[in-house]
Amino acid sequence: MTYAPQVGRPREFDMDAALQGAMEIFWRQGYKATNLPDLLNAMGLTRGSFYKAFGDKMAVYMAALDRYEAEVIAKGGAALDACPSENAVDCLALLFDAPKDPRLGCFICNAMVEMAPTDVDVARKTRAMSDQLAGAIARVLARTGYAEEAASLADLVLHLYYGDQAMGRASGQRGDWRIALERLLR
Amino acid sequence: MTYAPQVGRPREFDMDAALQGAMEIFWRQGYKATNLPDLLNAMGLTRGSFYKAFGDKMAVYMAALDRYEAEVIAKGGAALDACPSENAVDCLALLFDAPKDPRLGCFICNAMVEMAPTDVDVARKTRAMSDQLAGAIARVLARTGYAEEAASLADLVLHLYYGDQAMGRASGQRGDWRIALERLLR
DNA sequence: AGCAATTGGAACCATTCGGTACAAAACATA
DNA sequence: TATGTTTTGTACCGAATGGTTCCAATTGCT
Repeated sequence: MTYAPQVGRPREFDMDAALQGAMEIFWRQGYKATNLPDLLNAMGLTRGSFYKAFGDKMAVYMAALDRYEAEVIAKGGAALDACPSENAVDCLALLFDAPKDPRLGCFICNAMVEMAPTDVDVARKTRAMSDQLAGAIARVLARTGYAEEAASLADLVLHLYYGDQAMGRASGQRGDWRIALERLLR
Repeated sequence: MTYAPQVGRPREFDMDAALQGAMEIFWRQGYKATNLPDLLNAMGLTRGSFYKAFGDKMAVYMAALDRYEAEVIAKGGAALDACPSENAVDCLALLFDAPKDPRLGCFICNAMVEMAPTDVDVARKTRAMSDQLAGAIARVLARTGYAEEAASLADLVLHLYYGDQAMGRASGQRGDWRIALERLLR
């Protein structure tokens, strides 16, 4: 592994902020509803830099999904793992009560509905993220008294979560998930 | 009520088939991913007839949602009401095991995710259909031994249903909802 | 200083988009 | 058959789309 010496003009835009902006606007608006001017504005760069650095719109969408996996799913899973409570519902609140606009919904769920049926790469990635999420939920359940049925219960909770996210995106309001979870886990 | 005498050239296309075709392609592809040629082909008519009869693309989308409400939700609700079994899960199978391509998902869920955040008419209509569905589920639960918590349980089942539809649309496979429902209702 | 590499930005591109205009066609009526 | 009315198919429209090309400006390296 050698260091490639930097040569030429260094990039001026903030790659991290650009990807963050791309994730946020794709998350909120979806793929097709986000046109180039929208996307460029959200990323803080112009067409030239955009196509030089990323290639095309779809590549940025995939990068946005990657960022969602790293920033939201992985960190959310880590937060679940680190939850000090021994009550499952209290821990799962970290997932269901994440402090974000309900209108956003869940990027995974949005991508599954809009893109996965016609884009195998999106389908594969949403599948991977779903598995990751289900695994984190299962670990919570496994150490809060549901060891034997942790996996199947986690799958159920994940379905409930996606349903909640879809309805929250439409209504703009958070659902009454806590009662549901308590009923489900008793 | 008088009969309006027919005057002018009679319409040649089949209105019922046209609306059915519109519903099916919007259901499968969503609003933005369905362009005019797609839509016209699915409806079996040409641009002239289309704009004469319907006005614009969005009007047809709303009509497609109306048809979904009448043909799928209302009839599905009636089927739940007519279910002879006294076992809730067996009745709810009519909903979860509807013999349609899992890749379609649920048109309500698709519309909630794609359109409801930016279109108040879609938001209102999906809300109405969700209420209708929840009501039908609640009636099943009310007469199968869950009278006291029928409403809140129905809401939970509806969330589960939407989650299942979203994941089915992405994976193309039907989920393992039966075990989940039995766990939930025991 | 000079070279190489890459940037940012605007001009430009072909295509596709949803929607309109219009004239020919098909009916009921008279 | 003549007339009035509505539907039909097609040609057409301006706007918006995602994407490309070009080049001066800017930087690090030698």
